[in-house]
Amino acid sequence: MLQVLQAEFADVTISKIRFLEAEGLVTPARTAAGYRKFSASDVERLRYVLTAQRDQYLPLKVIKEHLGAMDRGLRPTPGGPPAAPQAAEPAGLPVAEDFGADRTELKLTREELRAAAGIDEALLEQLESHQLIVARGNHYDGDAILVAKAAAQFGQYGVEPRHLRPFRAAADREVGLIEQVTGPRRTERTQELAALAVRLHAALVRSRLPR
Amino acid sequence: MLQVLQAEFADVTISKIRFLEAEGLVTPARTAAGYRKFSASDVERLRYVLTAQRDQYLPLKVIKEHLGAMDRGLRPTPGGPPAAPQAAEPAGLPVAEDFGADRTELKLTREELRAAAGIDEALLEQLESHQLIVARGNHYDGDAILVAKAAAQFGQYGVEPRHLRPFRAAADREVGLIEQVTGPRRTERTQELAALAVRLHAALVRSRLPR
DNA sequence: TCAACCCTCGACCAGCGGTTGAGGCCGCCA
DNA sequence: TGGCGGCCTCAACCGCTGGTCGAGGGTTGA
Repeated sequence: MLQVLQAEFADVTISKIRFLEAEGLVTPARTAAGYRKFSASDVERLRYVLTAQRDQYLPLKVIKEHLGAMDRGLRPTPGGPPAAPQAAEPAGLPVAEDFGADRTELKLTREELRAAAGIDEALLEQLESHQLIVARGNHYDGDAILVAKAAAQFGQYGVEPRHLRPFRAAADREVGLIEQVTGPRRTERTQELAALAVRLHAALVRSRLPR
Repeated sequence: MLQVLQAEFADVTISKIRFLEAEGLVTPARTAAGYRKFSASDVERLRYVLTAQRDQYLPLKVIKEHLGAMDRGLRPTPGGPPAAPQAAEPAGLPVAEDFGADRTELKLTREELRAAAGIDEALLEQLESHQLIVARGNHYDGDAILVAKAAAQFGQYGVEPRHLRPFRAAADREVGLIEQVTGPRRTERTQELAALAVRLHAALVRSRLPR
């Protein structure tokens, strides 16, 4: 139960979560026996907390205010307190490895995608030409933002989209494997297997890193 | 002398300034007798420190880095961190799924590994034969546990180690890419890139999952 | 000369963000 | 059916950050 969370973000410990709960930052449901039960949105919330802490050095007190504001229908902003509701600016939202999230259901225009990921047209074109990002109809989903952001960060290290093609190939193979097991429709098992695949991948990469 | 500063920011005390000096955030000149003498730029600096602290909750360590970067000629941003020479990602830069964790430093015997992951000898042998797990000397590290657990879970879906070989190949390719960028030694950047690779991978897998 | 202000240096402190450990319940597997 | 791992709570403890305080002493100016 906790394993899943641990695999997804490695520096979360059980005591940290308990602490965060005690501070009122998450409130997981409980089983009849009193065990914590984390919903997809709890995980989303935790990811928001952890990334805000790490990337923006925000104290928990402030993060808590942000979450509270978000709960009351405001939008999170990349840096600074939550702002009033605005058009579509999903940037800064928790970047979740949460396979049940409804981020998939976002529908972004090309412009919105670029704005959200902070990338320029040239990069987006390259990403599409290598099929790292693919439009559905003429919209993009939330995963496209994540891909674009990651690609942009790779760019800062001099890694270009064409170098990233093996990632696409690997993802395709994994998805193929998953579909062989669970069939061509997206079910809960599909999502479980996807999470599993990502965990395996992460562990393998880490295990092969130079010492 | 200090009065001037006090008038400008209410909550600056003399001891706070002494503390900030001790931390290397300001270095006012001294009079012959050893008294601090604040130049206009010292005051400016202090203003930056105090506002960054108050408005952005930045820890002094980070503020100090920003000041250092500004000293080295980077653009001083009004109410924000100095921008890197070229367009950098706003916030959310490095990530770490804890690629620096000391899990790597575990040394497990074969038995310990099997016990920790809850797998049997046969499975472990298969994993080794496909090089999903590799011993170092005759010990295994903590990542091996994660790999083994994930493989065991795949097993429950009928996915066997040999089906997982593409994962190994993908991980190897990614590590190869990372090493090309950061060299063959493990540094902080290696770990950042590894985390980045895993995130990209996760986003790609998700984006390709059936709807 | 003396009050008012500055200096240094070491001790001390409060709050934050957790970790640890004791003592106990849950659930599964042998 | 009992043993064992994993989760639970609650209280104590911990290390780090960001300072404050006080003793002991020099400087300045009326």
